[in-house]
Amino acid sequence: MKWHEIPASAVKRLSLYLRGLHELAQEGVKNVSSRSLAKMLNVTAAQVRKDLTYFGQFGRSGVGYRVEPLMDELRHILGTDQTRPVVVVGTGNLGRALLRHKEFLARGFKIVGAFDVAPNKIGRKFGKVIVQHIDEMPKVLKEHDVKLGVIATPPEAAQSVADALCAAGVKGIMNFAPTTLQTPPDVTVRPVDLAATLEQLSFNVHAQR
Amino acid sequence: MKWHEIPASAVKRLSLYLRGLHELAQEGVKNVSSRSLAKMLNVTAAQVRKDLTYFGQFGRSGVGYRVEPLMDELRHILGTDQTRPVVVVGTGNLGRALLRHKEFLARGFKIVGAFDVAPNKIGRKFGKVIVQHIDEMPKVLKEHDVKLGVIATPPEAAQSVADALCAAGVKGIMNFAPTTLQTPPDVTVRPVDLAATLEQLSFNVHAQR
DNA sequence: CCCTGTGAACCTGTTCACAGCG
DNA sequence: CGCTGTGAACAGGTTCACAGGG
Repeated sequence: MKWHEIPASAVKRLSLYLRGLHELAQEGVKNVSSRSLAKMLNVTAAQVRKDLTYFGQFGRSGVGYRVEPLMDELRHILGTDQTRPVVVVGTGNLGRALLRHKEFLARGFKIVGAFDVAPNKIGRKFGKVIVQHIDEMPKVLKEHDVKLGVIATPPEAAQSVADALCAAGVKGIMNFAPTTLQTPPDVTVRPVDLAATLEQLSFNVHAQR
Repeated sequence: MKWHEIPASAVKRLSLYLRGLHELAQEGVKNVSSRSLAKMLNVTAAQVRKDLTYFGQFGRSGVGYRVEPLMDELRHILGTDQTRPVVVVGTGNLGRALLRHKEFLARGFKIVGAFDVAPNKIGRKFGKVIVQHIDEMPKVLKEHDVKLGVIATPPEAAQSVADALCAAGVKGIMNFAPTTLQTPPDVTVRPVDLAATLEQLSFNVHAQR
């Protein structure tokens, strides 16, 4: 099966499974059935099995899945079996929080650059990186062969930052700015609109009838 | 049509439309067709029309939609036509960034409480709220009739915080902790797993074949 | 004409149920 | 037997295409 015809929702759940497996591994669990993995993650057992078989046959009849090997497989599929370099553009509240966010490293991502335009930000160190002027970005991206970027700028700046990232070879963008970005077709954008997420909840809570 | 049988994906796009309309309003645009709104948001025109008609008939044949009135409608549907109180639990990097995040207020949400257990956090002020001990939570939630909560704690604490929120009457939870929460059926949880989002991008960029 | 609203066709993801293997 | 892998049935969301209104 060609990977581009696998449902995006299935790939999304791969991350979920990996997280669940990680938890099991910490508890020393060696094997897990689709049923019990499904239960802890609030999905169905059939879904777990179907999703996994899009990528291969990892289970054992009568036993289930071996936790550690499956984690390795999933990390390989997601491309996080090797540490991936990431840059963050914008060092406002959110950008700084991301720079200090420890979980990225644990999950296979290393922030190798932080950029801004404000003079009072440049040269300061947040987490483990020193903020540089955005003009330095192409150099840094090339140097580390960065393919992933995070936009945490005000919305007005987001599109031009996206353009700059794309021009410098980035192929995946996580966008915290509340704007829809226009990018070339070979670049994937994942919008993360925090206020919109609250709006969804508000709909469920306040508007449901 | 009963609102609970409207596709969640349609509701999700309502937020998107509202954002697009907001942008148009700022530019002074008075009317917009489904086609042009769709174009700026990278969706299809039919989708815009179908989504909107789940909730009513807001358009005018031959003209399109009036920007301001439609914004009001969408805010009403989403329940953000009045400011909704929200609490944030956990004041690590992410929690503090959320407390200072200005867009929430602009989009109809006001953070009325921040909670933690660490003594060195309690009493400190981030954004406009002072951090209180988590034991104070039930009182604050009742006082402001809070229905929405944000969890930005370490994963180990997330479930017990969720339990406490639910017990105090919260009906919607935005969960930044990388754990699957178990909650009563009348409580909606929206997971926001930042590392998982990067994993999705990594899959597209590094694993695609 | 241009644009909305909408039933119907289409299509894609999810669930089911069971064959097959250890 | 228990549990995976999987074709087939099902469900639901999206797209189409056109009727209808200004």
